[in-house]
Amino acid sequence: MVENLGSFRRDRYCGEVSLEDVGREVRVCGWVHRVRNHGGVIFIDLRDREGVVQVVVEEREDPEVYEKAEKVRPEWVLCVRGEVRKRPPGTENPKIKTGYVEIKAKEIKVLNTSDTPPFPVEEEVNVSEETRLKYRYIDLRRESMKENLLFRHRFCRITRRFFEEEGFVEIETPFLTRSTPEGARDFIVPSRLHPGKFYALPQSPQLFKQILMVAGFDKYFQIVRCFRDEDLRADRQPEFTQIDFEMSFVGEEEVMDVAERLVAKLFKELLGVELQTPFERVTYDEAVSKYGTDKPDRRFGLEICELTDLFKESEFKVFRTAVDSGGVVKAVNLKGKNVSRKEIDELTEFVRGLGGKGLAWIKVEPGKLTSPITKFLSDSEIEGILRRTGAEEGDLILFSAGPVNEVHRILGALRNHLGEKYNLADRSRWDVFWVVDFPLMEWDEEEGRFVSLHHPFTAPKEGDEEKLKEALNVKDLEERKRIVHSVRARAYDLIINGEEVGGGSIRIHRRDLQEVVFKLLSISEEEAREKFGFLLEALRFGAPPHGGFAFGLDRMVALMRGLDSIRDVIAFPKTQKGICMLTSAPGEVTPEQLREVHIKVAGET
RNA sequence: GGAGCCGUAGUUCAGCCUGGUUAGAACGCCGGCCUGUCAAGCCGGAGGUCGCGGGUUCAAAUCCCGUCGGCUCCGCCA
Repeated sequence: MVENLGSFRRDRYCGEVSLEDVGREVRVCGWVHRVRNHGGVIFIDLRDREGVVQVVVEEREDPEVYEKAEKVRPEWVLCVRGEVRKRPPGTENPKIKTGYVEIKAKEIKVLNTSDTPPFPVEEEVNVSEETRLKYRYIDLRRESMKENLLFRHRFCRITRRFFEEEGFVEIETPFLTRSTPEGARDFIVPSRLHPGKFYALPQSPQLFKQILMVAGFDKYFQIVRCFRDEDLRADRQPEFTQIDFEMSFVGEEEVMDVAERLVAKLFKELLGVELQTPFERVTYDEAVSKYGTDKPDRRFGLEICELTDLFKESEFKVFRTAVDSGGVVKAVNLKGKNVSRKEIDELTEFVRGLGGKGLAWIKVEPGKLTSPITKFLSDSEIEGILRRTGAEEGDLILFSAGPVNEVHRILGALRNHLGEKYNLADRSRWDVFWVVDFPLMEWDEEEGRFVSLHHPFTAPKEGDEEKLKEALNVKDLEERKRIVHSVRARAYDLIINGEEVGGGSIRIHRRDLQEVVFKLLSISEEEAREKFGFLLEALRFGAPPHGGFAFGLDRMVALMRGLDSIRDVIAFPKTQKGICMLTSAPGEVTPEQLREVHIKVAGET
């Protein structure tokens, strides 16, 4: 039954057959999408990468072909030779590109049969992601998945062309490199030739691209895989792709300009959307104080209100304690939703889930306030709250009190939750903007040291360099924190619709400054030499001023395709536990393989 | 490390709360009929480790405990 391809060669894609081909003989190859057997006439929808075309076989005209067509089942692989003809009037299908024509088959070859697929190759059926990932090759035959990957391909093509035209050089960097402290957990690879030593897969090509700048390549870019061994999310995979670039002899403006023009070009060419450049800029402080996060979704309001000063003398213990211990009281006003008590309880649960103790609230009802807390508040406090939050009938004011970072985290998350729950965002709008003026470092309570907000190679603002050196000489920790926290970074993040799609910075190119930063981050001289020695060394040999940027390609593509999960724009993604459902990776290796790389697996502990 | 939702036919789900006939439906699949459909239609049929393990019970898809897997989120992710 199955035949060889032989000398048969297709001359076009199924999806390309058009009215222009009417009267011509064509040869196509593809998968059986659907069969409609009417007894005497059989319609086979044949599908390939470019689309679907209807093949017709009539029993009384081509009995031998008909006999073959009768046996055909979905997902069989066929090649078909036949004449293109216009469909009879009234039988056109305007829903598909090839709906005005059909191929009258003169020859059909079955190139391969197929088991019944575990799920049909169509859009409407919702199949569990588990099954889709196990049979990814079938899932990828579906129109939307196919389009996702083709879109991604066009995205990459435009990007490469853009950088080419801008004079950037594409240079590959190693995947087998060394583990560095700071940042995410590394994936490590044992070395056979060096017992007990390990390579690490790069979290990003950061250091290599800086070294390329020292080497004088001036403008570098790469579409490159990065690896981070952290827990997965809808927008996080252990291996993901960045559009990475770096430039010499530039400041923030030039780097941001390149990034903006690339984004604008991608939106224009792929979506037909004209983004206004330059993109708006929001400072880190403004983003965090208004929205509770450094990647706000500004497509809806629901801004955070500062109320701390109202409760300096308050009788209400929860707020007063927060203020007295240096914390803040803030609120959001969910306007006009007449939220029910049940929904408020749900919101309280949501906040508890974030680690909040509870949720104080005031509901503004006709002529009265309903609230579990108003009885503890003075009239002037209540009046202050209502005025600050602009409260009106139907509104619900939701409070958070405590350490400033906690309050922002909770209200920021609550704000996004409400935005989604009440569908507040204007979905027709692309909100593209920069967040700038990040602090260079912040104090990490758990680790008891300063950590970089961006990464340790980010340069401080030009006027702030002296402050860092000064901070090193200050013994008093609180004073040191005050100084260090006042230092701004030459870093910038690009946010689209509340998602961080990229970030970058101007780097430190002087060894003395880099050493100061390492010191402040409590990276010992020894460790710095061992882990980053090659970079410090490179900075001694004529490192030019430089800076760059990296886009999260998967996130960008998902965002532009309107998808919630980056798994849908990755051909072979991993599950939340980091498993590849297709290959069952990670898998076991033989004792021999382990011996070769000098690894002994520890027993259960 | 933690929280929530989910797991029953090839697929999507109902049944579970309130234990008790032979575990149902739709789609798909198989067979038959049918000459213009396009999610073809009509008739008939097959198809189940109720994720896995243990417990309670005369009796477990159903109740309890554990475990595995998928998804979402917190922590984590320079």
